[in-house]
Amino acid sequence: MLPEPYDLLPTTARQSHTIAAGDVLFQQGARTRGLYVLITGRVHLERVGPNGERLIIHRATSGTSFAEASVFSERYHCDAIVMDAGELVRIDKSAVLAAFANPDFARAYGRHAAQQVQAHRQIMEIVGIRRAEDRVMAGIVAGLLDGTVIDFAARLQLTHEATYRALRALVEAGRVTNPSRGTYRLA
Amino acid sequence: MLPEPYDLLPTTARQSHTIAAGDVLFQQGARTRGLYVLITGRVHLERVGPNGERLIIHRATSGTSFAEASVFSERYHCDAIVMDAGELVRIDKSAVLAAFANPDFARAYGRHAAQQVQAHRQIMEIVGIRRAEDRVMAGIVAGLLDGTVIDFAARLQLTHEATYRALRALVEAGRVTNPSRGTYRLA
DNA sequence: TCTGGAATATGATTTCAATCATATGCTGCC
DNA sequence: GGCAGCATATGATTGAAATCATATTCCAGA
Repeated sequence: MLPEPYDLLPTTARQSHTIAAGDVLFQQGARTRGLYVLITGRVHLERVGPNGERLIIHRATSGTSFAEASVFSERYHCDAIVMDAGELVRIDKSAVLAAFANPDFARAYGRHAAQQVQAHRQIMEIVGIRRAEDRVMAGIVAGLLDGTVIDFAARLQLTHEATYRALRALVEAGRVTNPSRGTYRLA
Repeated sequence: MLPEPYDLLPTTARQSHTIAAGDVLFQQGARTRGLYVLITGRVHLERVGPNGERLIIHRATSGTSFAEASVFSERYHCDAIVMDAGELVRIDKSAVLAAFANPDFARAYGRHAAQQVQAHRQIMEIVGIRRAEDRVMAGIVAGLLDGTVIDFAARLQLTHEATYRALRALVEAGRVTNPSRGTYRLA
């Protein structure tokens, strides 16, 4: 099943593909065909700067969509390169544009987008916290520590070592509990 | 004039207010009335963690909207506190929800939101670059250095001192030019 | 025109997270 | 059952950005 709000689109708008490492899904300047939902695998979006610098714009992960803005533009403005094999669904640009005439889809899209913006803003605030201990604490309060500590560390833009150390310091300060190996909770 | 896509809403949906430092626009748990567009001044969104920790969710700046997701929820999930006096426009929740029945508004909203998400993802990628010099370079390539260096530094989550030093190093490396005090361009 | 504040800029020092290294526990799988 | 791989965990060292300090330039406004 596709993630919201794309589950509301007719199945004719979707096209499943398996992807292999190295595949190029689209290139900067190519006519836009639509957005993508990555089911499994890894995809990088990269842009080449005016002087040839390669700049990673985004790293798409399982279960998330990317190139959403392409729906509203004529040309892709970056390259999409498959890093790890997997599968994805391409969602037709015109189908999405047409679906905005359906208030249910439009609202679902709006809600989804607004929540994503909100989440991004919050993570950016947290990442702006300098001290690793404070950052980790804020991350926990924000509920970002759901999966592994390593994933948590990546979201906080910290090394996992620094994150483990901060967690231990927080446990020692009594602000966090460590009921079992690998699990941490607010004290 | 309001920023997109809210300029498409009927004027009856807007309400201008002057705000003073310390004002509380809404509180966590209060019934949602709508979103806000900050014209001038500064507003912090804060959430109180389960153990009383204050966590800044977002710092709204001039010309930007905030609390967009409140349109899709019953209660505000954070506090909005005015830091610096200014003015803002409150945009009625029901008017926005109703406007999604208008495909023009829905598409404008979608486009705006998708672009914002894209911009956030890119900034997060850039902020994840560890070396100050590389981060600053990426920031320049991404076109983030439009205003002052201090604002640029804040967007990169670097101190302005580190940013100035990185800029100088990039100029000395011939990767960036410094045609005049305070202006930097790709070489 | 003088003044105050902010942006620009850079130097000195400190701090703390990154890095490198290593060990252990857990899990899946052959 | 044993092994490979990964997450967890922590120690030692290094390096680079934060911090603190200071000077200059620029601009707005009294």
